[in-house]
Amino acid sequence: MTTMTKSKGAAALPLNTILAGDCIEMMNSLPENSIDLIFADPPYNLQLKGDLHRPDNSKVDAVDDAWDQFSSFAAYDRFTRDWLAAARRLLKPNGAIWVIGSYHNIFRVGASLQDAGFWILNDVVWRKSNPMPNFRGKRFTNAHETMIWASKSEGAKYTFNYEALKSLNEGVQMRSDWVLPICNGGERLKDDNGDKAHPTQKPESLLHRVLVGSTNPGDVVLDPFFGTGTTGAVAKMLGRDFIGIEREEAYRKVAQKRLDSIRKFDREALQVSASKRAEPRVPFGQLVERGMLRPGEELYSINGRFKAKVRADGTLVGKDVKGSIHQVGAAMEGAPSCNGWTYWAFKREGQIVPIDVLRQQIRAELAN
Amino acid sequence: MTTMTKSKGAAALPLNTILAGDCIEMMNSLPENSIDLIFADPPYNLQLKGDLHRPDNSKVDAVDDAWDQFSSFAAYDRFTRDWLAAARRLLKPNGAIWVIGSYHNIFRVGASLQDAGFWILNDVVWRKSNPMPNFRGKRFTNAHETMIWASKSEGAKYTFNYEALKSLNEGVQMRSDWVLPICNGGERLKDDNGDKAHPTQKPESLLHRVLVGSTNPGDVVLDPFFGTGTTGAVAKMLGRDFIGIEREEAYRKVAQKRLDSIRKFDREALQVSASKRAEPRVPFGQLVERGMLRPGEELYSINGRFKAKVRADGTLVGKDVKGSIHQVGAAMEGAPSCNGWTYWAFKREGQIVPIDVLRQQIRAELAN
DNA sequence: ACCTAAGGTGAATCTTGCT
DNA sequence: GAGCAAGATTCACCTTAGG
Repeated sequence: MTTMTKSKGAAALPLNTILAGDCIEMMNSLPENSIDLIFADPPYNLQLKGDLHRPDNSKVDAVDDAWDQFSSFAAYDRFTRDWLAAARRLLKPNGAIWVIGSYHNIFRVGASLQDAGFWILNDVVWRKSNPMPNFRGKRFTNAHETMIWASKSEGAKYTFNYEALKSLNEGVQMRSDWVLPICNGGERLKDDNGDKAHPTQKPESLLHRVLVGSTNPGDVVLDPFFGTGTTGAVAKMLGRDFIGIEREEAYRKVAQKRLDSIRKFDREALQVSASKRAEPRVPFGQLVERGMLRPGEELYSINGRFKAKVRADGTLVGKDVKGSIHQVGAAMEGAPSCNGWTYWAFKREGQIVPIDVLRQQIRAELAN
Repeated sequence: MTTMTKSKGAAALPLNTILAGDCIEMMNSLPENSIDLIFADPPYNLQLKGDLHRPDNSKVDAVDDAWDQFSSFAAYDRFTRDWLAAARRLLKPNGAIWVIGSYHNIFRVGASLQDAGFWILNDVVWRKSNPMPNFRGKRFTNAHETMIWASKSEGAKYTFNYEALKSLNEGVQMRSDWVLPICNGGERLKDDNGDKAHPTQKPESLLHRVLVGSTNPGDVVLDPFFGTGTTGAVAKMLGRDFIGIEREEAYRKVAQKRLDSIRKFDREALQVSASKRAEPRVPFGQLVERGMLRPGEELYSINGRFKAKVRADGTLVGKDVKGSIHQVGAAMEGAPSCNGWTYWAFKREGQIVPIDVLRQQIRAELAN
C-alpha cells in the first residue's frame, strides 16, 4: 500500500496510515472535501457508579477508561459538535458518515448530526447474538447498539450498493437491523498480558457490511477513533484506502501490527458471518402477546385428561401447578419432561387445535 | 369501569376516559405525582418531500397529516420539551415513561428526555417482522422503531416485572430487541370508508409487553397521544387504569368504540410470576428455632469444599470465621458477597439438601 | 482424534432495606 | 442520609483441561 497519494490541491492525504494525536486537531490538518466515508466509534460516555459482579461473584471488566469520562452532558455535547464539525468539513459533498453508539450517547450524537446539517439516511441496529446479560435482573438485556448513517447534506448523492447488500442477505433487501456476534475468539486482539487490547473492539463483520454497502473500491475511509483499527483492517481487505486517527500509543501499536498482517481480499478472513438457518425459537409468551391466545383461555392436554389456564405472562396455571407449558405438562403427567408445544391444544369453533399450529404461523412470518 | 376515582388531594383523576384537547394543556390540568406510567407515541416529524409509489405504481399512503408538520428542528424540540415537562410533572416519583419514535425524531426526544432529568433505563428496538420494503432501493429497509424507557430520575425505584418478562420469553431474560409484527389484519381499525382509521396504529402485542413489564394491576397509565387507543385497550385487558388524551375527534370516536368492546382478563390470568425479592423474608435463625436444623449440626458448601457448624442463635462457625450464613460463605470463598441460602446444604439420610428447601417450606406455610 | 465438563467473558448508566 | 448487612442474580460463546 502507498502512503501520501491522491493529492487534492496543495495538500495530500496520508493514506493507509494511523495519525497520532487528538482527532479534532488531526482532522483539521487534512484537506477539506477529500474523504468519501467516515466511520466513527466515539466514546459512549458510560456513567458507571460502582463495580458489577456476576452471580458467581466474578467481576465484570467494565469500560472505565479515562477517555470515556465526561463531566456532563453539556461537555459531551461540546465534544460531539466539535468533532462532527471537523468531520463534515473533510467529507466530499457526496460523502457520508456512520456513527455507532448506545443509549448513553446516541441520542445526543443523532441530534447533533441533524443540527450540523447532516441528513440521516437510516438508523441501523446491530443486534448482538451474544450480548452480556443483565446480571441483576433490573432491566432488559442491553442486546444492541445503534448506528446512524447520514449523508453530508440533504439531497446529496451518497453511495449505496443495494445489490451487493441484497446478495449478502440471501437475495432479499437488507434491513435496518443486523444480527451479528460481538467480537471475540481469535479475532479479539490481546495485549502482551493476554488481556483484551481494547475494551470495545468492533467485529469485522460489522465493518464489512458498512464498507461493502456505502463505499466503492478505491474510496478513502476515515476513522477518527481508530482504536485497534477494525475499520482500517476491513478497508484494506476490501481494497479501500483508510486513514486512522488514534490518540493512545498502545492502541496504535496493536492496530499497526494488525494492519501489517492483513492482505487485500483475504477471503478466508471475510468468512465470518455465514448465516445459520436454524428454526427460530418462538417463546410461548408471544402467542399471548400477539393475541393468538387470550389470558384466561383454557388449554387442553392432547390426551384430553388435563386442562390449564393461560396467564398474561405466558405461563400456565393448572390444578396445583403453575409454570411454563412444558413444566405444567410434565407435572400433570408426572413425567420428568414434556414438550408443551405438542402436548397442549386450544379450542376454536368447537375444534381442538394444537398450539404448535400457532408457532408455525409465527415462524412462517419470520421467514419472510 | 369507573370514572373519577382515586382522588389525590383536592383533584381527582379522570380514570378510563379519553380527554379531548391539546395534550400539554390537558396534562397541566391533572394533579402532579399521580401517574404510574406514561406511554407516548408523539408525532415523528417525518419530512416527506413528494409522493412515493410502489414498483407497480400504486401510491403509498404516507403520514402527511397536519399534526405531523413542524417548521424546523427547533420547533419540534420546543414542542418536545414542553410535553415532556408536563409529563414529568404528572409522574409519581417512582413512575416511568416510554416514548416511541423513528430516526426522524427519536434522537431529539432522547436528548430532551435526558436534559429534562429523566434517567434512561433502556432503549428498546421494535424489530418489525413485516415492514414496508424500501421501494426505491436507495436505503436499508426501515424495519424497526425505537422506544426509550426512562425513570423520572436517577435512582428512582421503577417497576420492572423481570420474572413475568422472562416467562413471556420462554425462560430467558427479555432482551432490548423485540420482534413483533406491525398492526394489520383484524386488529387494524378501519374508518367508515374502510380505510385505516389512524396512520400509525401500534400493535397490541407491543403494549402488552410494555405494560406487563413496567406496571402492576391497578396502576394508572397515561397516553398523551392516544390516537385510536391501543394503550387504553391493552391497559383495560390487563386490569390497569388508563387516561387518554387526544385532540382529533375522529380518533377519539374510534378509540371509544374500541374500548367499549374490550373485556378485562380474569384475575387469575393477570397473576404474573413474581421475583423472589417480593416473597417474605425468612431469617435463617427460624430454621433453628423451629428445629429444622439442630444447633451443632454441620452445613456443607454446595461445592463440597467447606463446612461450618450451626449455632443456637442462627449464626455459623467455620474454620477461623463466624457470622451469618452469608458472611461465613463469603469469607470461605474469599468472595465479596455470598447468598448463604443457595450456598449451604445439610445432610439427611445420606442426602445433601440445600437449606433453601427449608426456607421454601416456611414460605409455603406463610402463604396458607 | 474426539467428546465432555469446567471455566472465562462481553460498551453495564445492574439492589434493597434496616439502623 | 450514610453505612452496613441481607440476599438476588446470567446468556451465548469460546477456550482449556481432562478423559
